[in-house]
Amino acid sequence: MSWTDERVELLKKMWGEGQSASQIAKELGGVTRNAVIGKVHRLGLSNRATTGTKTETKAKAAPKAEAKPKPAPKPAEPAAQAAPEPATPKPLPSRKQIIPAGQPLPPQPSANEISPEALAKVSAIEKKAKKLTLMELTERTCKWPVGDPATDDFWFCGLTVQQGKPYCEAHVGVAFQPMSSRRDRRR
DNA sequence: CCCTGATTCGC
DNA sequence: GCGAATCAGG
Repeated sequence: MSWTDERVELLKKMWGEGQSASQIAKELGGVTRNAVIGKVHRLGLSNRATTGTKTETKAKAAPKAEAKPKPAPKPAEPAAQAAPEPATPKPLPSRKQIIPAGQPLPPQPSANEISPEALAKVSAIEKKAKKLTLMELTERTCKWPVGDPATDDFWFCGLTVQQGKPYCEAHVGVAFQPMSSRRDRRR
């Protein structure tokens, strides 16, 4: 695969949207995340936020060759006309603690009309849950919340998810009900 | 362990 | 220009 115009555009778009290199690579197909990152750099759109509070973390990297002439001072950034973009809106998903502390959790299946078996399954696996924190969740970790967010008795399942799903097999079972008894719009 | 981006360097 | 290998960090 080569970097066609379209592919580059998609890359730019996704990168701009804050997608990770691996996600972009998956979307494009035929390339690895390394390829994507490499391209991103070559395109010159590496840093998405120069509001560097921490931009010095990477300053050293030459374990192999040290005889680096490094004749590229590059004092002034000629990025005058190459930046029509006002700025890179970086809306950080700051989720403080906007938790009602009540019990209005999302679809927290109130153990009701869900498949009894599925529930049993959940109870069973919850014992083996990795109990991850919000930040530790990835595309491959079950994002099923357990416990009360208002207390520290709250965690996410964290088991390996089922391909493509946000939850592990057990939780997928109770999360994605076919669509049956879900008509309680009584209020 | 999983993941992230950054950098280097042979091709 | 490309991207695997590697690095550094979460």
